[in-house]
This record gives sequence, structure tokens and C-alpha cells, in this order.
Amino acid sequence: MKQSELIKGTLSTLVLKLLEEKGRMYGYEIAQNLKEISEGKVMVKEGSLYPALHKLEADGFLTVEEEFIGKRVRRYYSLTKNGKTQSDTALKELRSFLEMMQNLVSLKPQFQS
Amino acid sequence: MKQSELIKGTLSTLVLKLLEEKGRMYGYEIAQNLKEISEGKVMVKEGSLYPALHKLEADGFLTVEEEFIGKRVRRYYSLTKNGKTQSDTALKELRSFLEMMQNLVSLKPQFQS
DNA sequence: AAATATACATAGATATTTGATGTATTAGAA
DNA sequence: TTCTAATACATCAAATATCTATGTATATTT
Repeated sequence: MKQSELIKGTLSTLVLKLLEEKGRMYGYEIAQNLKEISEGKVMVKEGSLYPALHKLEADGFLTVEEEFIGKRVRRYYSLTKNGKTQSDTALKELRSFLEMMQNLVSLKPQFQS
Repeated sequence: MKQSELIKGTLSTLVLKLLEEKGRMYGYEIAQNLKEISEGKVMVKEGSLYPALHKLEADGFLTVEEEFIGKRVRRYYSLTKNGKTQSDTALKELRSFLEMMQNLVSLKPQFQS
């Protein structure tokens, strides 16, 4: 099992969390940020990130504003009201899941049936 | 994001861990055990579990012994030597991943760039 | 001038899980 | 005793999410 395979199902939640904290980010920035704060462990690929952003937008969780930096476009994303709600829900679920998994992988034999 | 979606990529590792602890289990037993120790949160479906077991067997990580309980067959699985190694490796990776994810979802704004 | 970094995008391949369906035995409740 | 639920295996089609690869173009650094 590759480390990268484990991230499945968590990417959009991480994106929502980042946007909740930073307020406004563009795709490339999100990828760099995830890489930094995970110390190189979360290396999200463009083929994962951009479709994920498009889906979050289509689901009504993000709004986008295009800005030109010189001639190059940047698509800045922010949370909608529903996005804020979704972020809180998803984070709660993810934390609960992580706690349970920690519990499962650290169970000592003597605590089992 | 459904809780159940988050388990992706972790099922075979959980199976390996259970087998390492219990020594010898059959499929149905594994499913029940995961359900119990996760307090109903991990409800592995047959369509997930049996293919996963077959794959682990095909990869040389598990051996199987068939036993008849009355007329009903049970397929008991155990770790091979490679399976033991794989179990240790996968658990180490999973624990490291969980630790990192815990860190990501609990980061306070003031600790970010 | 060339190489690297920034910044977006999509298509096809891959992997895993789910839902649905199937077969059959056994145990317990009505 | 008959019906239901639990036990125990299995497979297939569909859905989902990610990765690899590829593409385009601008900006910066060497």
C-alpha cells in the first residue's frame, strides 16, 4: 500500500479545511501548501486536484474568481455558505474516522476478545 | 464524504493486522470482528472483503485452509512469512499516515504560513 | 538561451468499494 | 414445525477517486 493511496477520500476535505483557514486560495497554491504542511508527504497531482476543485465548485461548495497576474490566469476559490457547512461536517467525520483508525491499528492483543 | 469511503486503501492492512494478532481467521469472522472493535463504524461488505482476501492470497501474503463445520465450509486464513513482513510494513505506513493526517486536520491557523 | 517553476486543463488507466444478486447451511423464534 | 435470521462463501456491474501522461502557456532563474 503506497502512502499516496491512503489519501483517497480525504483530498476534498483537506481542500475545504485549507480554504476555511486561508479564506481564498488558487489551485497551485493549495497543492504547494499541502506539500509544505505535510512535509512532502502529501503530493497532490494536478490530475487529482483540478477535478476535485471542479467538483466542489459544481456541488456549490466553492465560488471562483479569476484574476490575471500579468497574462496568466489564476482561479481563486472561496467557500460558499454551504461550503462552510460542508467543511465543518467533513472535518468532524474525518477526525472521527482518524481517531477510530488510530484505535484499530494500535489495539493490543490483550484487549481483544 | 461518507465515513465508509474513507476506509479505501486500509482494508487489507486491517485484515493483515487482525490475522497477525489472531493467527487464524475466516472471512465472516473478520467482518464481524472489524464491526465489533470499531463499534459498528467499519461495516465491511462481502463484495469488498472476499476479493480483498483473494488478492492477499494471490499476492502470497495469506495461506488458506478449508474446514467443514457440519456441511458448511469455512476458509481459514493465516499469514505467510511474506504476509508477516507485509503486515509490519503496511501497519507502519498506515500509522505514519494517520499521524500526519491528524496533524493536518488539527492545525491551528496561527501555525500556518 | 535554456531550464525550471508557475498555472491551468483533460483523457485514459487503475484500483477499491459498494450494491445487488446468488447459493446453501444452521440456529432460533414463533 | 415452519419461517426467519444468521452464518458463510462467492461474483459481477457500477460508481468513485486517484494517478500518469500529456497539453498549453507564461514567468523566473541560471
